[in-house]
Parts: sequence; C-alpha cells; structure tokens
Amino acid sequence: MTAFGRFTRDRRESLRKEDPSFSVRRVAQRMGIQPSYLSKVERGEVPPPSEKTTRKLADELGVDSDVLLAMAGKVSSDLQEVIRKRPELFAELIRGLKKMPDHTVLRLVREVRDGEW
Amino acid sequence: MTAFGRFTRDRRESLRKEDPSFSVRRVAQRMGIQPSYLSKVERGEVPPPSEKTTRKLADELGVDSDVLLAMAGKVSSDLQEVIRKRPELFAELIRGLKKMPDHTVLRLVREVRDGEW
DNA sequence: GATAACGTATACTAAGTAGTATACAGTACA
DNA sequence: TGTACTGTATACTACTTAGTATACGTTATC
Repeated sequence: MTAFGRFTRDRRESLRKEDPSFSVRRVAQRMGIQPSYLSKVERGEVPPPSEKTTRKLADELGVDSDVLLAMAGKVSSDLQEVIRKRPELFAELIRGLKKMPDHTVLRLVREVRDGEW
Repeated sequence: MTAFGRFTRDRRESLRKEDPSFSVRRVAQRMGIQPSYLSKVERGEVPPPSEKTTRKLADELGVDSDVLLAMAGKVSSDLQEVIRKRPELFAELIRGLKKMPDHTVLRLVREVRDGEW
C-alpha cells in the first residue's frame, strides 16, 4: 500500500469512529466520484488522483491540501505558477533553502509575512 | 505559434548565423531526438517536450533551463522535490512572495546565499 | 547536374492519466 | 429474514504525453 493510500484510509477511518458518514461510499458521493475509485485510491491500487480530486479529499478529511498534494507527489499549480513567472529568482531561492533547517526557512516566512521592508 | 516554439526557433536561427551546425537536423541529432519532432516543437505543432528533452534543448541553445522549462509550462522536478519535502513551509513562503517586487525577492535570495545567520 | 543536406508532412504508437459503470459478496439491524 | 448499506472486483474508456519512422519536395554546392 502507498503512503498516500495508507494515510487517507487511516484518516477517514479515524473520522468515521465519531461520524458514520465517513464511509467510502458517503465520502465518495460528497466528493462527486465513484466509491470504487476512492476504494482503489485508498488501497493504492491506482496512483493518487488529480490535483482537483486530491483537494476535495483533503477538504473532506480536514487536512492541509499542500501536504496531501505532496503525498500525491504533486505541487499545487498555483505555487508552480508563481515560480514560472520568475523562474530564475525562485529557482535560486528554493535551491538555496534546500538544506536549511526548518527554523531558518520559518524565519524567512515570518520576515515576509510581517513585512519588514 | 507558441511562445516556446517562437523562442527556441529564434534562438537556434540566431546561433546558426555564426555556426551552420545549428540546423534543425544537427541540433536534433546532438539531442538524440528526431529532426521532425524538433521541427514540430519549434513550430508549436506539438506541445513543448518533456523536462528531460527541454533541458537538452536549453543546453544546446545556451539558455537557462529553469527559464526554458517555465516557457514549457513546467517547474523543474528538483525544485518540486524541495517543496514536497516541506510543503507547508514552502507553500507559505512562495505564496507570501507572490506579489512582492523582484528586488524584495532578490534581497531574500541574497540573504540566504550570504548566510546571514 | 548529381548529390548532399535541409525542413517538414504524414502516419503511427506505447505508456500514462484519471477516472466511470456495474455487479457482487459480506455485514447490520429491525 | 429481508433490506439496506458496506467495500471491492472487474471491465472499460477517453484523453494526454512524448515521442519514432519514413518519405517527400527544396535548396546549396561542387
């Protein structure tokens, strides 16, 4: 079983303990996909779904969609677009941060968010 | 004609003025692809090639591969991997920088590069 | 005026993506 | 003990990706 499948199944089963509407069938119906497909996704019988479907699943499971997309081996298309508009700048920034520890990256995130300019 | 096609054709033709080995056929041969395919790519008859082939073309044309990949509507897989390993951190950073002017992003790039920690 | 190199038209393909639709066997419960 | 809901097996499909292989008419050159 894949990491994506295991994670989503565990998460859904966990939610189901509190709320029986988190069955494969009911979740699939709310997402607008076939239950058989969701079942296959959770068991890793097929690769993770498209970005759109992965987002719906993240919403349903109450998890961060960037995280779930990452587990699906994808990067959100809106992030890709930001990078594609200034490829040299962002390529250097991201490669430069590759080996930096979390707290270092986090400091930059905060610098940007708190607008210290 | 697509932007990708126009750009790569112009660039190749420009190099060709100085060096006749930059014909469609010779470049395709050096890249290990069919000349007919390169021709179609340059005329926008088919979508831009894979990441691997786009990199070879960038090398051949002496252009930045991140830039050429961006024109192909792609983001380098090594950058995607960096983001996928810490999706929340990088998602927030990149979205935060989306509307920042170049010089602001550049300041960050330099901060990272010069290691002010 | 042959021949070598050119760009391109045409036809084809293998693999991957992203699912649908239906039917079936097991379980819960009333 | 029927019926309602469960998860899943099976079969199928339309579209996209990423090209190859061959042949054809045109230009350059020697």
